[in-house]
Amino acid sequence: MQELKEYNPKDIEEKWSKFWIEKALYHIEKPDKRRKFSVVIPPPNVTGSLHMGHALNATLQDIIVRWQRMKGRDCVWVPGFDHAGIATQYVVEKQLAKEGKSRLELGREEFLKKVWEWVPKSRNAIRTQLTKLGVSVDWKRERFTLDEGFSRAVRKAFRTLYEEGLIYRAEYIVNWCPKDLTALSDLEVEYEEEPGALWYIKYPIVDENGHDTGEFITVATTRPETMLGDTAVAVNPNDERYKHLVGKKARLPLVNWKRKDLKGNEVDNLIPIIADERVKMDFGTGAVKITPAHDPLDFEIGKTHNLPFVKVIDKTAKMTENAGDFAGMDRYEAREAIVARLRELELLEKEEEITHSVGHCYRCKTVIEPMVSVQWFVKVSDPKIRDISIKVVEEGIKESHEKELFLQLAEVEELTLTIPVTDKGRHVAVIVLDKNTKILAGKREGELAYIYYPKGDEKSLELAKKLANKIKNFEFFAVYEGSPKVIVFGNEELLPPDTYLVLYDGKEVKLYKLQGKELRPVETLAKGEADLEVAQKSIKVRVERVKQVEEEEKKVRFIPEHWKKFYLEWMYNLKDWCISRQIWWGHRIPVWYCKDCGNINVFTDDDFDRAYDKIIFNLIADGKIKNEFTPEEIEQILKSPHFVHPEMTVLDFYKKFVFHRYFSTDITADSLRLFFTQEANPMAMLTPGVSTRGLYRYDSQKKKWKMVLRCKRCRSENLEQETDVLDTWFSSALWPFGVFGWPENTEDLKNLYPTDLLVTGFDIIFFWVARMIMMGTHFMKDIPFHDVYVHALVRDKFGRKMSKTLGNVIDPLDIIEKYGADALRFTLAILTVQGRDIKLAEEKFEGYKHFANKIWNASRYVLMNTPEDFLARLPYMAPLKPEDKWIITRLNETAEAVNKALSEYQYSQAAHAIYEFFWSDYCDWYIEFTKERIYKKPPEGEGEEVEQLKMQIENERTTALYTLHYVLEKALRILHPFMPYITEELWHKLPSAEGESISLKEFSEKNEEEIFTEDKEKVERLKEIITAIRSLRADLQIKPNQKIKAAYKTESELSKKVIEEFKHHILNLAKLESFEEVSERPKDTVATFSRDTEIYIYTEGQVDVEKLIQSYEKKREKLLKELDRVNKKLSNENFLKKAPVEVVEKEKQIKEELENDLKKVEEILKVLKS
RNA sequence: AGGCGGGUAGCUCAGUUGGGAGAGCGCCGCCCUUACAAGGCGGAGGUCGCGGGUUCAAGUCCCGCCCCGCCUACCA
Repeated sequence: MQELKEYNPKDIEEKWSKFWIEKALYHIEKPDKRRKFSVVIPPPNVTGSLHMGHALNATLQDIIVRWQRMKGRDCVWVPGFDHAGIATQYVVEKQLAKEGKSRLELGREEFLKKVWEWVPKSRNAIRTQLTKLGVSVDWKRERFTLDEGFSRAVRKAFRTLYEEGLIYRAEYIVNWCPKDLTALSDLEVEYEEEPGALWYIKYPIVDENGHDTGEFITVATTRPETMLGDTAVAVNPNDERYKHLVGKKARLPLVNWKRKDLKGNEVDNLIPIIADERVKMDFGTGAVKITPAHDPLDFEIGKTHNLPFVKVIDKTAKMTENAGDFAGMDRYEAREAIVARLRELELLEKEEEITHSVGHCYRCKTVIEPMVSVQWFVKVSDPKIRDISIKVVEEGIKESHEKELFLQLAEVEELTLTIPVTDKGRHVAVIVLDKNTKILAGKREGELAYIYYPKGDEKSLELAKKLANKIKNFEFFAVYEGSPKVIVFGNEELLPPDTYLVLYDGKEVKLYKLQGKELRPVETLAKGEADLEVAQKSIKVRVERVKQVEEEEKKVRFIPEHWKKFYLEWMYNLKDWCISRQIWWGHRIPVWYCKDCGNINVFTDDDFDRAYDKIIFNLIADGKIKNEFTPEEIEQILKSPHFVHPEMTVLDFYKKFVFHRYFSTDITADSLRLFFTQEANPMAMLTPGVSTRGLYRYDSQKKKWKMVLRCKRCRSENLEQETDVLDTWFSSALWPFGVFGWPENTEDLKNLYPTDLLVTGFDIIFFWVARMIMMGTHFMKDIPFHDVYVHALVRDKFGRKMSKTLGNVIDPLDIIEKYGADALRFTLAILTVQGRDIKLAEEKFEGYKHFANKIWNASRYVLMNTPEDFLARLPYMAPLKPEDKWIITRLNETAEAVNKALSEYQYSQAAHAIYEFFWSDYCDWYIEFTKERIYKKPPEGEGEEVEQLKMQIENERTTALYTLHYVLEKALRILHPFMPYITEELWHKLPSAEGESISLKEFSEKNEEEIFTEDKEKVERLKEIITAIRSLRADLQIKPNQKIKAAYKTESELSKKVIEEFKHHILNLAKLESFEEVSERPKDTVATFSRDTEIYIYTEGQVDVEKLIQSYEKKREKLLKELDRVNKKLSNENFLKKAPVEVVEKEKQIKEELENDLKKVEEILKVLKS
């Protein structure tokens, strides 16, 4: 007997999440490539705390990962987070602003220190939150986009792309944020509809001599301030209104000062009128002013027509010197001033109010200024990147490679196998297959290597080959005809004779029955390491060369599928990706410009060959040390705890996560000094074995060492590093292989890439998913993931986005606090339907906390009735009753439903199936059924008969308990991926639970041998009868606890059988005193019916006849309506002719049922009315 | 403007090859029955947005329309 306290999620959740982490339960050091299931977590920003979207994302992944793990996969789920360049910088700048400081005052170095101080706080918060959710990630593999390994990977990627000509630097018009002072990619700009104005400005036409002709050309603009940078007026070549003006010039109003283009050349204020197809005739006046330096379309037109580029707005959105009289003004100030001036000069034809959409910085919401500047781009439009990224999604790439295997074929006369299974060195089982063993096939190094088969029996050989092809994961398998002997924990058992397949997949030994081509799983025999002891008689071995074609499909699948189109549309119109950002927080571009010859040098640690050099270079490139440093500084950094993995030092991190090998035992200030001295020693050339690379130089005044980088072209030391950093998404794009150690060719990379699943929100398909596909296919020559599950957006109950400004956010942590992580997870899962956003209200969590509570209490019932010696009693249990078989059947059906749903990512369906089973089947019905056996009191008295009766009662009780346990344990496993905590807690309390954690047990599968159709039907019928009685009781206002008499009449054998067999249940569950068969309706009874059975309840006292009549009238109407529909159908000749026979038959059956019901209702009504 | 998704019970939503309209919450009635009142039992509630078509048969497929949401593009 075990007492369970009240359900309190807090108590158990903390305990188990700690347990999982401390035991590193979800860490697999060396996953097996053949059965791995790898996932990388979409790294949350370090900026915020987790919101509901993150909780959803993590939950959906964890459900699949836990499920796959239980199905025997080696799951590796890598957590991490990204540095979120602009967002983080923005947050820290805002904090500084509160102290009245700006980053520019602080300087780059000091500012970055501040960021590094701030980041761990946020990152720890995220880590805690994920932990609370119960995610089964492998914390030992945690990564950060700015850790040493990742930074190195980023430089490597940059360099590779640059050398391949896929990264270029160019002058281009970009989206500029004048507040954050950086360029933004197209995706980082948010457009919003805003009221604005369209100003019509008259530009005077001049003749060849520059004199006004008196004619004007009117242009329309929303941004008059940019007119100062105009270098042309454009019209459509087909526009009759302006044809005569093309080729002439206009005088740019206001501008009577000198303007200079980007190269410093003077630009005239007489600007050409040009013709260009891109000008729309029907917009504005059909004539458009061209400001190539401040408008994307004008930029394009300026390029084609070779127009000068005049910048009139600077990076802080102030007017430049080119703006003459308006220089120094803010752009909006200038706008007003210019409009006023034009009005004075009567050059303003009119002003029109319009709404137009204006681009804003996604982060600070400042209006974007399109601006020409020099930026770095990835040429993603190059077919080398784009085409393959389209193809892997559009149709997939099939690759087949042919392999040659040397297969040993051993013809044997007699073959005997013994398969001992050991678990952590301890023998747990032995399977003995005597000389009737037909086939043995086995692998070496993952490839089919040998087959033993009976001499001359080519059929068996063929079967062996066929099976080898069909079964993916096996170390060896054997086919056996006869009765195998199985010894588990010393108990010997002989299985019934038949043909068996014994399969070992490296983890567990499974037994199948072989029926023709079908494999039917029987059971898992044992888990652990299996050996093979082979004894054979007369062996003849030959070697066969087998050519094996392995087909591999590289295809990224979007779920739901329509996101595929979304992705492809974008890829078809791909523009090059601006990757430089003028901020400080991020990966500084690894480019060093030569100030002497202008060469662009890209350095990575590939340029250096020793571990010391590599580390020092990386420290410099990461900004961890300056170009000049002391050995002590380096030692201090290397010996400090690592940021992501504080359990190791930075140096250890370098060894493990950057270089993936142990190159040296230690690096100290002394060893560094020695190294530098040798390197820098001019006498080195006299010392054998010491290089003269001159890579380090000592400054005796500063007492610092310097690493000397030289221009790769002219050897000049006069280098200057690029100040820009890379777009955060550039590093995120490397995530699925970067976390596994790329660019090193690590075991993890070989075993875990491509990953199996990516779960993410649609809003970052372009930002992230697309870029991972581009970079993955480019660097790894393979897709980054097979499935992309795009989850919904979490909205509030009115369907609005959750946002802090609206104040409608639901914080997952609050929910966990109030309802528990299990309830949170289950709620999110059950609300997750493909292709639909989630509208969330707090009440929902409450409902599913009730579900958790229900399971808790059901388990309490089971446990409080379980005697200490339960396991010892099991051998004496009585045979299963039909209701036991019914619940077992339902359990198996549920397992099947959940497996199927999860394999299709139908979270809601999976959750519903287990919910329904637990609550309705197990709690509402099954537990109620068992109460009779559980609570039955043994008879009083003595004597043999009494003893026997006592024993029988005891054994039947054991059966009920056995079934309760058996089903509960398996159901908990099915529920585990959704509610990991409560299932873990309860599972450990079950006496039948063996092992470390429910999360490592196998997931329940449907077992055909546990489907008892007949028992299921009988119990379903029983439920109907009970419900019918309860319903009538309620109609008659009979109190639930009042026992009453009832009777029934039926012609049906089945119903009669069910009622007699389960009369005790009917009496108990419908609270009846008696339920006897009668041949006619007894007096003083009210009738109801269930299908073919009439049920009579004896009434005592008042009956509200009117109410009953109403109720039956309603039923009658409903039946008539239904009957009408069916009759119409059945009287339709076409229906009878064209519909499939089954459908017609079914319809006829329905009709019969309806008519029967109607007849009964009418009879009842007649009696009631009389 | 184009594309996508949605419109089913009071609310939130299921409904997978077209074949008797479902769940949860809410509501109403009865009940503290020894797992659970965070519960049990019973019940009411629906022209499946509108119109047309295909079909023996349409919530489900096709066409048109109306709302709602989102995305993309244009916006001189």
